Amino acid sequence: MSINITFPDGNQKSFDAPVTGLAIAQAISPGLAKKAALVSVNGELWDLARPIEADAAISIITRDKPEALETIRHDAAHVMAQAVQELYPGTQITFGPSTETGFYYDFARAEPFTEGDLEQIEQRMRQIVKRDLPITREVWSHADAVRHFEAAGETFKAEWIRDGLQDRMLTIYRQGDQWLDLCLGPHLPSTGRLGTAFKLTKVSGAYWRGDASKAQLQRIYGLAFATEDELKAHLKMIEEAEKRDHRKLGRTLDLFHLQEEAIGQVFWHPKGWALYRALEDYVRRQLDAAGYQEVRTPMLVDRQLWEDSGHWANYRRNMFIAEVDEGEIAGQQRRSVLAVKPMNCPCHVQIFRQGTRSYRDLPLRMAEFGACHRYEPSGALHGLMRVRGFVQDDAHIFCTEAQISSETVAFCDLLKRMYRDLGFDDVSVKFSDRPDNRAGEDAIWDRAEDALRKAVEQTGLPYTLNPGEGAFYGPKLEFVLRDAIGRDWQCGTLQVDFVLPERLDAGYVAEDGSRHRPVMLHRAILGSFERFIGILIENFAGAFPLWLAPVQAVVAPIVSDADSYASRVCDALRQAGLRVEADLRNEKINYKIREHASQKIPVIVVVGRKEAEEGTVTLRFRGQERQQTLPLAEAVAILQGSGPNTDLAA
RNA sequence: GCCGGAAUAGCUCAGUCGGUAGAGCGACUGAUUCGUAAUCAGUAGGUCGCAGGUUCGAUUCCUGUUUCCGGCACCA
Repeated sequence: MSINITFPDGNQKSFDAPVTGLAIAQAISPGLAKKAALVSVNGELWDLARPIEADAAISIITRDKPEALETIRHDAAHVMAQAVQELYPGTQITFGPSTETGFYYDFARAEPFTEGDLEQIEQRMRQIVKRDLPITREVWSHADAVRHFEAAGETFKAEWIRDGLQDRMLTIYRQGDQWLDLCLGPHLPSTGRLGTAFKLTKVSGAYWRGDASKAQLQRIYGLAFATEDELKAHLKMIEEAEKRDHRKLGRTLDLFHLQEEAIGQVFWHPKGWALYRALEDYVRRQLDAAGYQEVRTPMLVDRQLWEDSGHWANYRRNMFIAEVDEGEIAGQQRRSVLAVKPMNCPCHVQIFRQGTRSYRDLPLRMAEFGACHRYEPSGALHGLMRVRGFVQDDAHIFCTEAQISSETVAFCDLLKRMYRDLGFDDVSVKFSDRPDNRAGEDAIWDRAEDALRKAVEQTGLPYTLNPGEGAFYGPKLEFVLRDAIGRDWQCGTLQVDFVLPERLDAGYVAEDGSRHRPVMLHRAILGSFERFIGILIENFAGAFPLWLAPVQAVVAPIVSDADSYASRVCDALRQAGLRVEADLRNEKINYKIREHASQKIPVIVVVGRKEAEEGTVTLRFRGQERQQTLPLAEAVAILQGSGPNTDLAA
């Protein structure tokens, strides 16, 4: 019997059935067969050796294609699993998927793997690649699979098949004669095809099926690419990311520190705080211009309010509690229980509730640089990125349901503009709609989701749907920015809330005199100042644009004869509103330049005898060989004129 | 919170097979006045994270603990 195979270019060819992808590739050219990794059969990725029994549209996927990369990585996981089981008998296999840059495999073994073991495992992997073991697909019955893995002592695998896969036929991939794993595939034809562009990177703990109440497994991570060059490029990127680490730069640029007595909270040094203030001033100006009203609410609030808001029931384990003995009142010991606020929203509702609100007051945009504290799990803490005490650029928009859409559009525009000013052009949105467990009627959800979707579409930001990931109280948008080295950070958010106004009894009087609940939009653009500054540090590698730089200019005299002139220049710049220092140390100009350049100061103002006599300064901009000598007044004007919208900063 | 690793001078790190430690940079002092990425010389600086244990003796070995690092889980 013969079947028709259709190629991507529309050509057809008939083959004797069954035929394999490999045979077809071979028929086209031996070169193609050599480069082939997979075959796409009617849009599905298949192993090259899997028999094609009926007419099909196929294309040969070579190893340089993105679809092949995932398979290369998945193969690497299997090769590693085999290497581990050869080296450490008794180790059980569980799961081992590909990741964005490579792969991992989770093992069950009593003894911990050490970093040193990784080298050995990697050696063995290379050996298995060299053995070029054929990788073959088999179809087993459910019962056979359970029997096999139980007999092999693979309890995790057996449990998964028994409980997770019900009564199905299963695919098994065999690597060589002995080693096999349950897997959907597809895989490369043999271990030799994996290539050599992989590297084991780290070992860590991981939970069985991602569940903290289940067994802890050991996860070994690796990188894998199609070519050595890609692997090298990736290793270089990692190195670059390490150089930019905000914890490291925070120390070398003297921005902040953290210490044991206040874990998860930041000690901002003068330079870090200057950066913080520059950012805060900028955000405040933007919010003022966008029609927000800034408020300030208490840090310590009685338990009662948190019970009313629902936080006590749902968020208690993340809240810091302060208890105070109020002494005897009417013969009774009185104790107050206060919570340090983890969020600002309940307090903002309290301000909203003062007096009677009219529909004319809406939308009411209430902003606060709210200092919040959350008891984050110790293992989650990470420099500025995840802290226990932080300040949000928080605001709540009280509005009518009809205003959700226009407020969302206005918010997205504001956010886009601010991200651009801060150096981020690549922004995307994750749209999370109704979860299974939710409050509020479906009709309201329909309208709210609709309003958000239309608003996002109107702003032109690319968005992806996160089905069912919304909060129980309403749908939300999450804004993700991409930094200079391609990493994504979720920062901004906008969440519709139907529930809190109800719980805390916020209301307004409508045109017809009836009382209504406002809708609340929780929104933030930076998220938290701490984390956002961490992102800024890494994005700019500490080389901040002039308007954000903690020290914008350093005045460096060449000889001590110019010291007094340098001081005058420094004063003039400071009076002009610049953050400037004078370096009058008894050092050579080379030394000063080197030091301030490595401190990433945007402008070094060099003054020697010549400048002192002429009343000029020589400006040396960071990263530029070019320098210019000009009258002091002109230099002041140039430096003063730089803000978020000028590119002098670059 | 869980698994693994680490903790030595302000910073980066070396070292002690158990006899209380060393470098570079930085700091300080002196000399040098030198025009665009490191001038020279000298000096000071450490309860070797904390608490126990073993030992004649612990920074080193053991136990506990804290914090940090890498993941996992968490991020209503």
